[in-house]
Amino acid sequence: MKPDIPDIIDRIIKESSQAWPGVCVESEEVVLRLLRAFHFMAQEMTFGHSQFDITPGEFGVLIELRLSGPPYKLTPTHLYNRLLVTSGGMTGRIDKLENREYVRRVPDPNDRRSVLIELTEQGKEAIDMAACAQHQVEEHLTQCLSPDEKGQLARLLRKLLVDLEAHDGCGASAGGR
Amino acid sequence: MKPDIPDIIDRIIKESSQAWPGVCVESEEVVLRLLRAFHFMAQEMTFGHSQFDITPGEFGVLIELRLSGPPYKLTPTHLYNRLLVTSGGMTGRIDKLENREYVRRVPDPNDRRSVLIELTEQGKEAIDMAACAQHQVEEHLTQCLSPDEKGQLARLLRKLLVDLEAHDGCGASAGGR
DNA sequence: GTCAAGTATCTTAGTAATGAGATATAATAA
DNA sequence: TTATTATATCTCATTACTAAGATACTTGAC
Repeated sequence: MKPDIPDIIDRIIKESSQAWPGVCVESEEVVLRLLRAFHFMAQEMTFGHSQFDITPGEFGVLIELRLSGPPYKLTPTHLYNRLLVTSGGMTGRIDKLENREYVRRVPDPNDRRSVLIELTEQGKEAIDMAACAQHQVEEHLTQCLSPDEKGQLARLLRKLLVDLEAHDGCGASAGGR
Repeated sequence: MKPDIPDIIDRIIKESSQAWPGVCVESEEVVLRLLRAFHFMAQEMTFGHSQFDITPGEFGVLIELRLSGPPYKLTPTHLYNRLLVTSGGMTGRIDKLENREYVRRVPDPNDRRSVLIELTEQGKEAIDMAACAQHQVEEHLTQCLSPDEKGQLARLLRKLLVDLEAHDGCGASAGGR
């Protein structure tokens, strides 16, 4: 555990604790590092997805459908709740995917207000390839951590996330997926 | 360490490892949890900032100026490099802050291509209040972790981030700050 | 059966970013 | 000096989102 040269966040934390003594530096460091790490990860993942000509948002829709298993049908409501976007945002994503025939809208036999989004054969092929690339990106992004460190990090993030989701009440936003 | 009921990510990881056996579940879990945690954090922080009628992006500009210390002047280039947005994005942020007289553009005496963004007295008052609220949000967001866990998490995120930044080459994007 | 309240999706206007390119200035080399 | 290349900022078209609201259907109380 070398002292290591300070990085950008180290410097911000130091300046911040000088400007406002008494601030909880551990909390601040966790939050700032997480926000910053997000952006580099999102960038890498966007790049990975763009190789298959889909956006991270579209990837999210397709992977959710794919993981739901046969018959690969979900409602828009289910999708936007899972993927943390608004209904309007989901309408836009589905429109684009439908134009490319990766999904199709079919009527819900049990509820005439509703629609089922169905993964097409073409969509399934696309997401199967993109998911494979995605897994490589995930490993690449975390390659600097040992298996043990990944486990620790996942455990801590899980604890944090369970608390964040509990306090949230409902869900709306995104996450690259 | 109870077995605990599975959360959304647990379920996704499980489905994913069934659909694609052999995928590194630890890597996937780290990435997915980090992306998802980002959104709940960003939401809370947006809420915190909106109390002072500024966006997270505007907060980033003001806090960067504030932490730079007197004379509270930085170039747009410095700001967009630090805050991981494009020059066009930074122009927009500065425009809005200038309209509200939180910052002003002054010519750079040493380089006539350049401009210095200067924090006004009014801007300094605004960011000092908003930063205080921000620190409370940071503590609130991480309240479920013990000091020791925060330290561990910060250490692991730092390791990850140093690697991500090194592989990036340059910088462009955001991060709530 | 009727009405009120709730739900599912889509529409629209507005927002904040990106990416490409324009303009002006600076630095470097011949 | 003059040309070339690099830098600093801004402009513009496009994109993807949110929030609010419209429309159509369902549910449940009476």
